[in-house]
Amino acid sequence: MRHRLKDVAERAGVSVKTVSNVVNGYVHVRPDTRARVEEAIAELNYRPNLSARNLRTGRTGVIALAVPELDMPYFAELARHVVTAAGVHGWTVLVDQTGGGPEQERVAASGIGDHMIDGLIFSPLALTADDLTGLDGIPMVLVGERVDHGPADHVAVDNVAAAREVTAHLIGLGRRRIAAIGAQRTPEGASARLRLEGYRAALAAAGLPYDESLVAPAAAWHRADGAAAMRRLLASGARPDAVFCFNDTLALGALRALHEARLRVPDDVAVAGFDDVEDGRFSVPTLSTVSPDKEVIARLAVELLAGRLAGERAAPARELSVPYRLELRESTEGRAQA
Amino acid sequence: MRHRLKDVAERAGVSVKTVSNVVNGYVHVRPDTRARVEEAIAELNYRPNLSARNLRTGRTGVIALAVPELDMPYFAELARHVVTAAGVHGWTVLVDQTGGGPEQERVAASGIGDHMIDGLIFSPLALTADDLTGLDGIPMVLVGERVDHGPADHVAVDNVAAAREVTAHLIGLGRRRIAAIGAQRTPEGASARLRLEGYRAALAAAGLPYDESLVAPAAAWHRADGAAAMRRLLASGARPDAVFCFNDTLALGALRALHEARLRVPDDVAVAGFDDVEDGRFSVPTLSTVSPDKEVIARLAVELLAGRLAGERAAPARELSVPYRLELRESTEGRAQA
DNA sequence: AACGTTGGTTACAACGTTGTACAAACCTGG
DNA sequence: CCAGGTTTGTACAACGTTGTAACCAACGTT
Repeated sequence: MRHRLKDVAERAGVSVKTVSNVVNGYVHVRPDTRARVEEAIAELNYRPNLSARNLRTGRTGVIALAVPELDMPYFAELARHVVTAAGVHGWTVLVDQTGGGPEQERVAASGIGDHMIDGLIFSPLALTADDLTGLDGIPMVLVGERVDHGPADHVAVDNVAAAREVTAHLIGLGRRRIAAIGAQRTPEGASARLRLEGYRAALAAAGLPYDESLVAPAAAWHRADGAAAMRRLLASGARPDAVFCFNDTLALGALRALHEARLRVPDDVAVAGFDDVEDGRFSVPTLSTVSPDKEVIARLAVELLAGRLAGERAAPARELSVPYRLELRESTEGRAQA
Repeated sequence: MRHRLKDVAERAGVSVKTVSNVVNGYVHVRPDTRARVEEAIAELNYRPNLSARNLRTGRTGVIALAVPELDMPYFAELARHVVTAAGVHGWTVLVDQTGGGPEQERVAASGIGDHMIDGLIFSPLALTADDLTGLDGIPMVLVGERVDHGPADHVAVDNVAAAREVTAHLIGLGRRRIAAIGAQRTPEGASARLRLEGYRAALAAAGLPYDESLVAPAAAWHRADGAAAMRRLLASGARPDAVFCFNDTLALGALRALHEARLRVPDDVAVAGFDDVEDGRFSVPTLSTVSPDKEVIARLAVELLAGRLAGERAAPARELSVPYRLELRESTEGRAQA
């Protein structure tokens, strides 16, 4: 059976509150009393009932991480880092899978598990700042891209700068017909919009024209979408000599489609991605990509949340930028690999 | 602010318990009363306090899924399916990342979040049946491989049969020097032991010798381990003409190492994996693999847990076998791809 | 007309914890 | 050895919910 404070108290011959004080590390408990209580705790294998504690204190020790899809490598890797970072604060992480739809995301944002959660780290795909404004819910930190300044703390890499840089690198390699895969015309595709902006900026800076026929949309950012977009691009006769994919899974799909079309990477077409997921380090060829520091993203998100929970609920929203670097691998290198 | 039953009750002009009855779908509430209460609930945007409810009922509506690593594709995909399956029962899933170490797994098994969780779906890596016996904790369902009959319900594919089948397929292609990657000598590596057993059985059935020098150990089952093992195998002069990797990530690493060694797949070396993760469908070449029905695994695990929660806590442990099929792709096909 | 039966609602207690208020025991220094 | 404070411990109430028992009203039955 589960034991309660009362059981421990009886065994140790003290009051319930004294046991509670020991459990919570209250200072003014005589050493011998503390020892007796701790012994009783150990003997009974007592564990506090978190629901009762939460009911009393309003804290659960659980935070939620809401991501669109758990099996997209980027989110899986992010989740791992968040779980680790939260562990430092003694928090358990409840991972919620929103599916990326606006309605499900709204549900997630307005409080998963309702009162079971102290705070939320949220990686929205469909929701905009407007959707989030006025949610009286629990403290929230946004992770990933978002266009305008919303009501919550926010951690992300500078998408425009990173996209510009990677595109500029492709241009520096002598490529001139650089395609982009992953564009989204929906008002929600914030990441897509920012990365496209960076792509265009790099083209403009190099004096290259912006060619709509080189920009391929992708509804989702899975491998299959990347492959399909690449095939469409090739079939259209657009003849790109490089492709910037808005994330790595798109790029991995594109690599596959190029392979099927008997085109060599990087000789015929150079490919670059975004996210630096594990897969890209072992693909054939290995994938050049923008590598955001996911560990830092996770740690900052957790720390911002910790700040909110520690006090300043109403402080103005903060925007934190996370470092990234270009990870150059075979898919953009000069010498042949495939 | 958050509202309570009491607030709703005052607004609707009824007692607290009547509101509770409406919320819980109790039958004997007059339609007009129910309407008045529901209106008040909507107006105040009332949501039950789960901690309080749990404290009273002993149920939280949250189950935990404990996996070794969230960013191993197999577990990420499994997690997605478990979240979906649990949603059918109205449960939220708390995903716990154990890291795969024995001590952390013991902690997870003995009750993550202590009282916050109704049940646990556990995919152990290091823990054996003995470790789990005698845990008086919450209801638990094991997912994945395990050798002997333990104290908890268990869902898995028949590892031996699946490994035998995939190895037999390689033999059927005319391969004779078939390597295995992923062996583990630790007492914990249950999956490794079973898959090795199937591999040996297939060799024996075909009258092929079991050659220790063709069996490469791998401490973990990541891409890097697969690549390293493959390199060692090639450097050893063992000259395999096929490789059965004990999971897909190992196989993807092996593909990479073979590519670097300028060996063609499948012409020089055929490669097969296990798990059928998304990556293998887009790799170059695409990966032949054993495809366990992850959706069924997740659904069965959730249903077994539901059974335990619904009543028969003390019923004898059940063992469920999940269907799988061989997914044959380029990495074992006769015609050249790379 | 008195009766049990059922439907609809309510008051109360309890789940296990911790904050508040206070009492008892213990120290210090004059 | 006593006034003053500090340390150590206790009793009680409250967090928001639901199960139990009880009540009143309306009903059909005898």
